[in-house]
Amino acid sequence: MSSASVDKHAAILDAAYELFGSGGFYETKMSEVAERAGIAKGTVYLYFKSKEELFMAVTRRDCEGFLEQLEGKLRACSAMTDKLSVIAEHHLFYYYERKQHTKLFFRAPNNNPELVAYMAQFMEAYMQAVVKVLLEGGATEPELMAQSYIGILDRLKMDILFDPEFAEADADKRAKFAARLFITGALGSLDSALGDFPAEAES
Amino acid sequence: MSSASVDKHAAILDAAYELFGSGGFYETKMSEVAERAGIAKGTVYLYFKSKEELFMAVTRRDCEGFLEQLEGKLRACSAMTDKLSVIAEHHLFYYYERKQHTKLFFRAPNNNPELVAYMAQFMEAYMQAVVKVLLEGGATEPELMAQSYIGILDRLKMDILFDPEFAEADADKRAKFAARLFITGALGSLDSALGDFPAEAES
Amino acid sequence: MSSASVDKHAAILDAAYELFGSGGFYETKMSEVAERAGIAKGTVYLYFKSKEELFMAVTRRDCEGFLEQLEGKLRACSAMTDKLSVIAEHHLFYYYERKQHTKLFFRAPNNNPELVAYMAQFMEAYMQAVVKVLLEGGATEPELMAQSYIGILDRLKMDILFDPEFAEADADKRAKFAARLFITGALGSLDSALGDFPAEAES
Amino acid sequence: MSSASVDKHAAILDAAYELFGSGGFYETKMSEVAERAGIAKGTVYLYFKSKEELFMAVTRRDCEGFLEQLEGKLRACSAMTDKLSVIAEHHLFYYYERKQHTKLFFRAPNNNPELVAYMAQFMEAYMQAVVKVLLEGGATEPELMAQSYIGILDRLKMDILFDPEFAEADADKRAKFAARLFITGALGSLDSALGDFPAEAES
DNA sequence: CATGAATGAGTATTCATTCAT
DNA sequence: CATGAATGAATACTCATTCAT
Repeated sequence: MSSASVDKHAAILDAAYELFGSGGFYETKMSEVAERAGIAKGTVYLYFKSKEELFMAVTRRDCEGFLEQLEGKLRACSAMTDKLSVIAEHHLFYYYERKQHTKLFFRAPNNNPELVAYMAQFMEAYMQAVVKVLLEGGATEPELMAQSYIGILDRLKMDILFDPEFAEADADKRAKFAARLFITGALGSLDSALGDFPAEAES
Repeated sequence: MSSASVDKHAAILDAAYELFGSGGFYETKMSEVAERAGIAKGTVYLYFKSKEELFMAVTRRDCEGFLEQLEGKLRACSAMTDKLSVIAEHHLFYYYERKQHTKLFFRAPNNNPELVAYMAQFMEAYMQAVVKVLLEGGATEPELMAQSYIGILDRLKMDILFDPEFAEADADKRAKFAARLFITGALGSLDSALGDFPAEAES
Repeated sequence: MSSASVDKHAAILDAAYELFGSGGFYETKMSEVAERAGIAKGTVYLYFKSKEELFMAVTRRDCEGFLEQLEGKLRACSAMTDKLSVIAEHHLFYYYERKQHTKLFFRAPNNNPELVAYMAQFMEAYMQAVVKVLLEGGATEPELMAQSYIGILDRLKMDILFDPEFAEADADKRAKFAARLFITGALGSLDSALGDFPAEAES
Repeated sequence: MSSASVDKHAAILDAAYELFGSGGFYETKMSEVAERAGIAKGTVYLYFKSKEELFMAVTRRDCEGFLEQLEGKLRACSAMTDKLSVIAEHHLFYYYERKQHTKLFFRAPNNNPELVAYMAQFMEAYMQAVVKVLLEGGATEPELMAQSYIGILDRLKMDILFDPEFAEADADKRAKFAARLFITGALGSLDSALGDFPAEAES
């Protein structure tokens, strides 16, 4: 692939990321992607076979970037609590930086098995990264624990995406909150009424 | 509204719920909705101004049902721990019963401010319902706590939606897991390495 | 099918006949067909599933008309020689009246198995009509004879299609010529040099 | 034109003959022609100005070959009856050998006046070749006679093109049949009912 | 001469919505 | 109220042709 080709390939991905991200799959036109990338309509098809394939490529690049950055940050610290904090910060800041592009995940093409499969694989990889951290602490049910942690982070990110007032400091605060809640549970913040929580089962 | 009208109104909503739920917004045709509802295409427009409005109505009915049922179940118990369990069970079983209709939430129409606003309002109402429970326990940061709990439940429901093997017993197990994790935190399941977690780190 | 529907169905076929006939399949646009039929583009698709299906319908209507008219004319006479003349006149005049629409046969869509099959069936039916006439005269090899006769007529029609000067009288003359040549052979018009033609085989 | 150029020119014509012949004009892509000729897409345009011109060149080469071979074979015999047999055999075997390439004639580009003119000129030349033979026998109406003969041959070749079972022996049989029918007419194979055919009816 | 990356005109088809009956 | 025939805007994708290298 020549240097010019790389440039164009990347330019198309960038343009598509912007448009798919802010408008969703169905409301983004290939002609707009071409225009924003500064090339002709037909040229897009030299690099991506179809609109769906382009969407897949955009999604894949974004997800891979998410995981790669996460792995890098995790390697930089050793204590499990630090790692959990790193995960929270990464999750929230990643979306904080992309708050304009929420549609990439919410407005995907329907009924595309390849995309569904890829997203499932991405979620699995993300979960396993968290599982790996939890196993260092000898967690039981690490997969459910990992999913729960990701769930907390994913919900706490929502205001980031939709609240225009949201600031970086808020993201940071939420990251810390998430990590602490996950570790210590709500017990710490709740009064003694909880003291009698049946630890084994709520039957 | 006459009784026949009520019937038709409901028939359309039922048909649309099935189709939007299993095919998503963009891949569902108004003509299909009419056909499944057993009426003529034009008649749909006597009851709903547009496809988007119909989607809104379907979503609203579903969300309202979710909240109403939840309120009912919460009124039936008094201890906060019971209520948290009830929330978890409700969340997971509600989706368990609707596992065929995942597209209703994942494949919504793009760029519809009204829908976005409604979903935000629904989330707020759901969150407040949880907040109300948490406040009985005197929680600090009850909103973030509520969101986190919902986040856990929402993530744990994912496998329910996408794993065809998922059984009712699994849903039950996950509900119990979620409630306990939320209350006691991961600490209980992790070894002493966590003992030195800086509980006040976010200060 | 309501009367209005019949009208529209026929109007589309008429418009398509004109355009496919003069421009061929590939160079005729569905929007042109709609415009000439005085309806909206989408309406064409209420009556014909696709451009290819419309082309098929036009072709079928034309071929069926050809055969039906021929059968009618053949029933009106009894002597075999009369029938052969009738065939010749029908073939040449049919194309004479349609000289503006040659493309219907020459510019058909490529690789459409259904169309190929239909044309083969039409040719078979036409041939059998001629065979039936020839069998009254006790012909041997009636199928090859019929094909040959049709071949003569088809070639003699070519100038009709392409020579703008061609007049009705010329068509009539050619019809008579064809019938006589077919019956008596070239021998009558050629001098004695042919006398020694080896009637059984040219080996 | 250098030797390499000649090679390439011929390679393109060969490739185009294969593809136009089996797929027709509209469904053959210039990129496929280039690929099959083993050269780059742009190079085709160094030798042929456009797709239509290439199609013309392919057609012309094929038609010229047809006529040249025919002239050669005709020079090799002297009796008129022999020559008529030679024409029949040539026509049928020429297509027999090219049965894979039927689309070259049936799927020509629409509305190309140059091609229409060339085909008319080819037909004229072919007809004149037959006329020349017939004139040796002192035929009246030699042009109509020639066209008729060609018409018989052209129709009898149809099964050759479309019937996969067709064998060389069948082609030979048809050639003999055509020559004899043309010379002696159907009269020989029909019973006395034809005896009263009004030979001068067209006067 | 040869290349092949880039171009952009061109078109069949769908489907939400309307409105005459 | 109900119908469904008619509408027409909207868009992905192809491929002949060009031209900088």
